[in-house]
Amino acid sequence: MRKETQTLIFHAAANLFAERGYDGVTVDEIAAKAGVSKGSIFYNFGSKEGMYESLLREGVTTLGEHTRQAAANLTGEEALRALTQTLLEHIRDYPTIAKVIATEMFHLGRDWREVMSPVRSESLAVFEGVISDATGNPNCQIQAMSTFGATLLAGLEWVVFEPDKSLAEVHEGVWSTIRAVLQP
Amino acid sequence: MRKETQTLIFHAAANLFAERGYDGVTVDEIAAKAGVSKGSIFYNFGSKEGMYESLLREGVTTLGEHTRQAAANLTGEEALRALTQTLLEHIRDYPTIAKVIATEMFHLGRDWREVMSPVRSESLAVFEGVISDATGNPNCQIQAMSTFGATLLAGLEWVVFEPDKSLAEVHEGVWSTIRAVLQP
Amino acid sequence: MRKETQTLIFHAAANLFAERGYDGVTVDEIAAKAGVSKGSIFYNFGSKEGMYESLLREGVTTLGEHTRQAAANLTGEEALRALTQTLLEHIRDYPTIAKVIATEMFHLGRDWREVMSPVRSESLAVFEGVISDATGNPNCQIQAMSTFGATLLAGLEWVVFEPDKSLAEVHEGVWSTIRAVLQP
Amino acid sequence: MRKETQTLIFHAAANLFAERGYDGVTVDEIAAKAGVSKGSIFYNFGSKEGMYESLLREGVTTLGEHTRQAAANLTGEEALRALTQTLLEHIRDYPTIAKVIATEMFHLGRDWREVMSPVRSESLAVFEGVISDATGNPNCQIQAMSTFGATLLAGLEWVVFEPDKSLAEVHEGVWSTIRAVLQP
DNA sequence: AATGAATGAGTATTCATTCAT
DNA sequence: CATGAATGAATACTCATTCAT
Repeated sequence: MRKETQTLIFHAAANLFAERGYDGVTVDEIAAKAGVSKGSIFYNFGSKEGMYESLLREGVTTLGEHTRQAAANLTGEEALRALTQTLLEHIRDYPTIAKVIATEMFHLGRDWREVMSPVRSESLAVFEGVISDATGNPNCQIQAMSTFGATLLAGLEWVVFEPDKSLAEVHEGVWSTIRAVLQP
Repeated sequence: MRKETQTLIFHAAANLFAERGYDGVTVDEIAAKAGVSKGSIFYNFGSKEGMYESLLREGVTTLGEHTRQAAANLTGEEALRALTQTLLEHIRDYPTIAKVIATEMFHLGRDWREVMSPVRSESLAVFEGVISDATGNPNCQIQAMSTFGATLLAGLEWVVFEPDKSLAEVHEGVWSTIRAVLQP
Repeated sequence: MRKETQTLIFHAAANLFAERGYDGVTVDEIAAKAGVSKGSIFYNFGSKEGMYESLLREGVTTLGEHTRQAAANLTGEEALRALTQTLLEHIRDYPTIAKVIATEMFHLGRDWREVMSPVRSESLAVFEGVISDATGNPNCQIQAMSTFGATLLAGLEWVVFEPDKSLAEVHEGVWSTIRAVLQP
Repeated sequence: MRKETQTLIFHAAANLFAERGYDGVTVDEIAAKAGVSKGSIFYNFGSKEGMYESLLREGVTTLGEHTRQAAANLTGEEALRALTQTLLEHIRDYPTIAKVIATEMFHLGRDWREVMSPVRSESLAVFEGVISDATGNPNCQIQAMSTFGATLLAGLEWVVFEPDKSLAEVHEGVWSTIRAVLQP
């Protein structure tokens, strides 16, 4: 029954954290929403931080896999379009995690650095790869981060303030902004 | 002596908040770092939230003024370059506030929406104005946010992880990414 | 397999309790050290207190039997020497239980009075018997407790802080301290 | 007002700890009995353990001072009688601390070793000094501990189970037990 | 006989806020 | 203006105990 309980807790926690952030949520609330006892949360995750970390790690891993798969076997414009589109899809499908990642990206709040660094290194590496490949410029961290930032903030703007826009519309807007990045 | 005390508190608080976020900092710590009594903080700012709000508001206002001034009397590429350059300068000069703003932008944690919305509406409005002016497209919120996001995250990456790069270098990177946004 | 499990638990528990006291040990720890499940402890002993009580009772009973046997058929100096020597041997062989008994003797912590009183009444009775017999003084509880205390603390000092000393040495030290107790 | 509050807490805590031991007492109870808020306890002592440690330290220090003063300028039988009498008086006047010391002496329960070691080294040193002086035997730790143990346990037996006996009576009992320790 | 996931009452601790001085 | 001792509501975490398997 362990697995079911963990899933129950996971979902409840993810939603609450996305709504109100780490410190805005109490363990009691999570327990109540998950329909389990408070003790069960500690039995299964050890601590509130442990649970949040699980959540982050899961989100980060999934994001990494998605983007890596998206760019696989593609190059140039095709690759970058796939990348940004996937990132936007991810933000739409897991807005919870996306917001949390945006918040923790420059490690404010508590110290999840250890968990977050894969996002920067891995996620950015994919962007960097595609860009340096197309431009012949191996030194393009700034461009990679710019591209990532353009997509991330546009995506969040979309899901938070303009959820009625379509993915295509948003992607078009992002793309028209950053398309020049590939030109040498 | 009112003014001096407030300044003392302001600086201490800004640094601590930038490092560890709102909930990661206690009023005792701020008092200790500022070298004033705890009571003094409440005497001067009313509450912890009040103080944070002051901080945010100040940061947001200053940022708005800088960017508005930067773009004044300019159009097209010149205007956008001035905008992004100014934003990067601002991040360099007030990294503290910049980090806090980035964190609160999509209002995780507590709800500073009321204080933050000016950043979005005002700051974005400037970008939107320049872009829609150049492209003739009045519907360019996504582009505005993308441009803003590209500059913001690149700027933070710069001050946090690659502080040795020069402003020119960073701006060049950002610009090469987003320059197409102005083409119709 | 009932008996083996109980023995496993018994040993693990005794060592842990001796090290860290009743409240310093969790049932999980005992289970882990014994290599059995937590449920098994409750299946076999009913409760944590029940287990501790078993432990105490066993220790107290064994000690009582040893000392009673040691003094049987002896009188005067011979009897008292046998008594103190046996007590020291007991402390050496069961330091665990000895420490626990010393701790609970004046019942701090929880209330094991009911379990502990036999130690006082029985153990002391043997000392009292020997002393009153030799001195003709029927009112010698204080002497009995002094003799007991002298031996007990010397024994603990021995096993805890000076384990290299020999039994003979220690006994000689104790005896030279208390030998006058038998003189009328 | 700091001092008064601390005194209030100190007294309440000492009594409760003596009655029910460290783990048997909650901070809420102490606060209630002292008539202060729970927060005040943490403001003044930092933690429950911190408070207990203060208590122990104070008790240990006082005991050390008393015994050292008692034996000052005396030698032989006079010195030892003064020592044991003072120890008994101390147990009578501060039964609380005496019980706690007896319990912690061989460091069961939590780890107050650091606080307790002075009792062993200092208190025992006084006994050792007097005994080795009288007997010419420099190697008399066992005798010192025996003497101390005889007095301590007799004293506790007295205050806990036979409080009607007089100090003189008890001291006579102890002395008749251990007087031989000074004979070479 | 044995297990271990789940429970919930109980507990220490934190911290923004107040207020008498 | 400024202080810091005092507060108490809020919160994370512990752990003996139960029970379905």
